[in-house]
Amino acid sequence: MNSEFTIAVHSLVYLAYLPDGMASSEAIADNVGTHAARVRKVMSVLRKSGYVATREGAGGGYRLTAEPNAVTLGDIYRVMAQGSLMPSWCSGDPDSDCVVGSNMNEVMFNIFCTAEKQLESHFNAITIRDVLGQIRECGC
Amino acid sequence: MNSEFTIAVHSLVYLAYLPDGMASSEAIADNVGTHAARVRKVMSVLRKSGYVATREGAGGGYRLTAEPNAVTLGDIYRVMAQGSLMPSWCSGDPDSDCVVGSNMNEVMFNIFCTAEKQLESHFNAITIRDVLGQIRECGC
DNA sequence: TGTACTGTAATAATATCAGTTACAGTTATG
DNA sequence: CATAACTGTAACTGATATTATTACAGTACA
Repeated sequence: MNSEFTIAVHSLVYLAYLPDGMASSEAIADNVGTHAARVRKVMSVLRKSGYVATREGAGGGYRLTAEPNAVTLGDIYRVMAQGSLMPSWCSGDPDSDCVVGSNMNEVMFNIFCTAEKQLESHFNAITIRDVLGQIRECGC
Repeated sequence: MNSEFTIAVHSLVYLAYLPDGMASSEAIADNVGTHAARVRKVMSVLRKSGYVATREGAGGGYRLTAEPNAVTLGDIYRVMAQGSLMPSWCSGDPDSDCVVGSNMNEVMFNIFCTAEKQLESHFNAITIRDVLGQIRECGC
């Protein structure tokens, strides 16, 4: 899995943490530990999915529009990283004479698909608010 | 996730499928669709974990020693790909002044750890025999 | 002794990922 | 209106991960 999912979650939690729910890409990037351009790319997806609003120009930036307890990591996973569980490489060859070689591809595909669904439902149970709560717990 | 897990599962299923449970790295590689050297590397791990026996020299190769219905994909996952769910890159910086920036790392780590445990328990429920069964089902 | 294997490391080719730069477009503000 | 502070997006670079390939030492059978 690439880390856009992590960046997205971190950004949303950070916005939820700020009293006014607003920050520029540079402020977010600083908190996340990456570059502003990368944050903007991730936030662009979150905007299209309706979780944040953006304002260009001076004094602009990103604002959380969704309720922190209504957005789950599952929602974020689906828009940022769906399908990342399955390796890009697949074994077997549908044209193989052998039953194993010719069908393994499909069988493994199904196994990874159900595994991914499980993963999603695990993420579905965690909201942005939950994450923020965990942050505050360990930040004694 | 890299595909050594897939190669390992495919190889074991292939051995379980063969009447005598034996094949050379080249025969397996041909069925899997990769190179013999890569198969040997994967099988080396499986041998050290006790799932196959190997015999060097002429007429040698790999033989399945475990019961196909006693080995789960979870077993294979643990030896081949454990920890592959978590992205290598992590956000945040423990030295950050901000509670979010300094603790996100740990919180996300925990989230990925429990997600991985879920994934494992999903794989625990699937045996090599199950996979072979699914292969035979779709191989009408 | 020669042939057919495994074991393992090294190297090369390719793909993916993250960092960086660049610049056009947008908006607040003096 | 001009400037500064932003976003949006693409292009490029460097780093890292992944897969393919080659090579060769070691082992066992015939």
